Amino acid sequence: MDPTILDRLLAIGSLLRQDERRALHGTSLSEPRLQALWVLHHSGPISQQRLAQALHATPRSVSGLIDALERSGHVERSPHPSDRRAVLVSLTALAVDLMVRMQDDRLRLSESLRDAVAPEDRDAFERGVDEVFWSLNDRHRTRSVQGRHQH
Amino acid sequence: MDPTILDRLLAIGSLLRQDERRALHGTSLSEPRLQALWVLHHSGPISQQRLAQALHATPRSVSGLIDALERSGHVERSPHPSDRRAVLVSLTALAVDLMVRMQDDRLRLSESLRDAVAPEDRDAFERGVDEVFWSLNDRHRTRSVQGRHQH
DNA sequence: TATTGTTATACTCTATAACTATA
DNA sequence: TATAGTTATAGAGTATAACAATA
Repeated sequence: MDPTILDRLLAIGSLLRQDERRALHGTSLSEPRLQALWVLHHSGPISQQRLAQALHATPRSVSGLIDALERSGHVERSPHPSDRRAVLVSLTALAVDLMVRMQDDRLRLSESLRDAVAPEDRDAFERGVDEVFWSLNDRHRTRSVQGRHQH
Repeated sequence: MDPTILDRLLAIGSLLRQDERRALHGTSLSEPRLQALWVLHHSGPISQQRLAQALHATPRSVSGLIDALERSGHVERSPHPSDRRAVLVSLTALAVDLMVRMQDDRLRLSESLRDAVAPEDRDAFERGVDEVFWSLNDRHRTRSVQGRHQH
């Protein structure tokens, strides 16, 4: 049976995740930890609470991730300047270097994906990807709303 | 900053995984367990060894998955007819029903993804998705070969 | 000797609930 | 009262290594 668009998109998603993991070859960081560093790289120092929201994770999970990343020398905890309950998490120089390299790798990967598409198809391809993204986003928004009503 | 093609494709991959999980609303099966059932649905009864290869997992992990799926009534273990070391894993009627529903859901989802793309862009979009898939596949094949050489 | 699947052990991620120290 | 982050506890998935049964 021919693979459907769904099969292809699922396969692409999984290949991309592998690609991202392998790009940072010097590190043995897991995907959740890399994702946490990635968020911090773009947000600047934030509290664990806000990090948990950004990662769609529980505060407990974030505690574990930050514990591990602190031990490996990728993040530092410091007291929040105005709220003594909270903790500010920030990247170390080691992690910043890593994230800069990751950003470069992502840009190169993104360009190579675009190059893989025949020039005459590129615009239609990008529009299609965008439309599929938004249609999926709508599905999930609708579902969340329904879910809330059922409560 | 505008999202790149890479950002979009990664987001789509993650939304699709959520969608697939939620489609089987009657079940509380995790993604690895669903994936194991999905493979068995398409392969027919196979040994744990072959299942491990198909899932790119270790035999130990498969033991755990099959233990859990046996307890929940989704698979059965039976002796292999010609190799007394091996175990044949097969789906129960319950799991077959579930996989048939999953197949229907996937087909519907795939059609709705195609419908989300403007009609004049659909062919170019499908070609683009295919080309991106194969370019990523090539990257990984090349990398595996390099990896083997480095050994 | 090699292979199949197990037990033993350990690490990571996740979640809920109870707790503390602040706000 | 509510919030931030912790400890306590549990479950799922993964991996390596050693082992028994069988090929």
